[in-house]
Amino acid sequence: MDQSVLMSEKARNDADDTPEFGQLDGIVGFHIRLAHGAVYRHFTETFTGLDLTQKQVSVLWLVGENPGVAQIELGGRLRMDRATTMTIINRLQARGYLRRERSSSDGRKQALHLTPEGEAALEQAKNSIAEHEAWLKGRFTPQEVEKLVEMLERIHE
Amino acid sequence: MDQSVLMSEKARNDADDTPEFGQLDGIVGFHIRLAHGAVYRHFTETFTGLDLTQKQVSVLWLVGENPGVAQIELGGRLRMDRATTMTIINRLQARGYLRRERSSSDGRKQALHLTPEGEAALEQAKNSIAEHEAWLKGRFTPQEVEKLVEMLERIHE
DNA sequence: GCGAATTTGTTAGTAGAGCATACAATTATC
DNA sequence: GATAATTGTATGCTCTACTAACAAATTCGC
Repeated sequence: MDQSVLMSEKARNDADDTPEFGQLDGIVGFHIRLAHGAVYRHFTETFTGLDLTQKQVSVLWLVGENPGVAQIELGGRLRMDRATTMTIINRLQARGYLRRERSSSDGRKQALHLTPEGEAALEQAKNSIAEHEAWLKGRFTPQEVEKLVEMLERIHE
Repeated sequence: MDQSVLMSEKARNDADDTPEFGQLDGIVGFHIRLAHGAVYRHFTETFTGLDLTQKQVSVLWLVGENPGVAQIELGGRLRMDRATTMTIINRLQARGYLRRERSSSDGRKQALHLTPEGEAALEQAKNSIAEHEAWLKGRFTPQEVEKLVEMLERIHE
């Protein structure tokens, strides 16, 4: 049924078949977006049981490693503005994974802490992350992973 | 009970200073997400005049290089499902940048074409993209750019 | 050839993430 | 002490992505 063997590549590409990237293929930002999409997709597939997004896990992770951290500091690290940080914190608090405390040293700040449930969820999340990272790192040698991370850091400062 | 007696330097670092990435720093997916965010942010800043998103520009670009392409094929290339592709196409069509035509070879498909306005917008977008890419590539040597793109392609296949 | 399955487009609804704006409370600055 | 800046909060909007269901066209199985 597939008569493509009888047609030249050019003819197939011209009209009705799958499009080529063409010049778009040389755009670095384009590849970053596609790679991010692929990672995001695999992440959500890996996290079917635990219902957490990348952002939520990052927040739990950072709160776990920095108990008492303020929202503004979290947002600064994860490059989120205050409003975005709020919605994520609200969601995690509503699910009982973390709690707010007024900072004793600065009354404007909220000190964030994990609840026991939050710690358990983070622990479980780290296992899924390990699996997810293995999938991702499997394409590269250790040297390449190091180089990739270093270059990505140059982008996000 | 924790009292102020225990408020040592370490305690102060835990509570009041900027958080560290800690173990999160070794997660490749985390850096991809941050890099993507940085690129996305600079993109929107570069595109203040022309009101187009990355996705919309990618679609215009691919339609421009593949006139008559179907929505399903576009979505396949950009890793979008049919519903997501629809909303983007709808938006671009509403702004008069592209038009739908029934495919003659397959009545189920819509053949997509740029309007003259769409071609003009794409031309303008490519100029902004060039500026945006210069900002991005400025951090790397040509060899590094090549390696980065090659590694990102390994992620998104 | 004909009925059934598949593909493509469409619509509607849901959700996460991001951004802008405005406001209140607290702290810092002059 | 008055004013400015910081932090959290609330509201509303946009874009992207996903699911589910449906219709029309095509392809497949018999």
